[in-house]
Amino acid sequence: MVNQQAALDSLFHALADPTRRAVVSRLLKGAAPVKQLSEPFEMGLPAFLKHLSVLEVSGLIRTEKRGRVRTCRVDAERLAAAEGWLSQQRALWQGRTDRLADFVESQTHPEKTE
Amino acid sequence: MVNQQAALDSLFHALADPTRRAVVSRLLKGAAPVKQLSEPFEMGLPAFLKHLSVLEVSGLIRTEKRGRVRTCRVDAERLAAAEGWLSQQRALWQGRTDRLADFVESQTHPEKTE
DNA sequence: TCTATAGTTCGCCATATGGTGAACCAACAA
DNA sequence: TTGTTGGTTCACCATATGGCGAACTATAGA
Repeated sequence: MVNQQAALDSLFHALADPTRRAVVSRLLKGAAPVKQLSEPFEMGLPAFLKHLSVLEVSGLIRTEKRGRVRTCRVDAERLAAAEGWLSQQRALWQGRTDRLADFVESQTHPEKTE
Repeated sequence: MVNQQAALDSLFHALADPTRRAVVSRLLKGAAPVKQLSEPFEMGLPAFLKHLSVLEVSGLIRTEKRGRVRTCRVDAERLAAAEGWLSQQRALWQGRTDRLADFVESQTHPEKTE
């Protein structure tokens, strides 16, 4: 499933920006139109629309136009997808039976825990 | 805490690349030197080192040089930090008392669930 | 109908990203 | 000491990203 990878790419990329994370946070509290969403931010509408576009392509939000206002809402399942990858990785880490070997390794090559 | 934001930026950005996610996955199974880590990938060493650098700056991995080999290991706490933000957001979503309003909203503006 | 509002599109720009090849340094190993 | 190996650095390139202002479209309201 190479496509899975691309989905994770755009998911994490979408989240790698404070503006976009703020939008997601805001939308988790309820749907909102573009103008209202953009108000807290300094940038112009065109720049903001690009952020929305990134979010939409990633699947994190869905939008729908009624009349002249476009309403945005979050797709919580996509958030769960990102979380899923992470918890899966953590499970990998926590479930390891040979973490002892890793510990030994870290003693063999002592690092400064600064 | 603006710094928190920057940390999340670089964390998610680090994860937004299949090569880097693969490296993290691999390192979760145990520490490894640069050369060995780079073998599964097509790109040259310089490009691969840039990826490692991104991972290190984000704090997802730490590296240490002994003799002429640099050993890399993962910092699972950083993974947890990313997961933390996501689960925090999900909690926001799940804990909402007014999700009904959101539902009503979605009925008022019916979207095509394509 | 006229006007203000919500979005959209376009061309432009600076910087960041992800890759290359070539030259280079430092440690083992023979 | 002389290779060879593991990393590193450098200059360079193409493309992506994130921002801008200006011009445009389309709907809502007076």
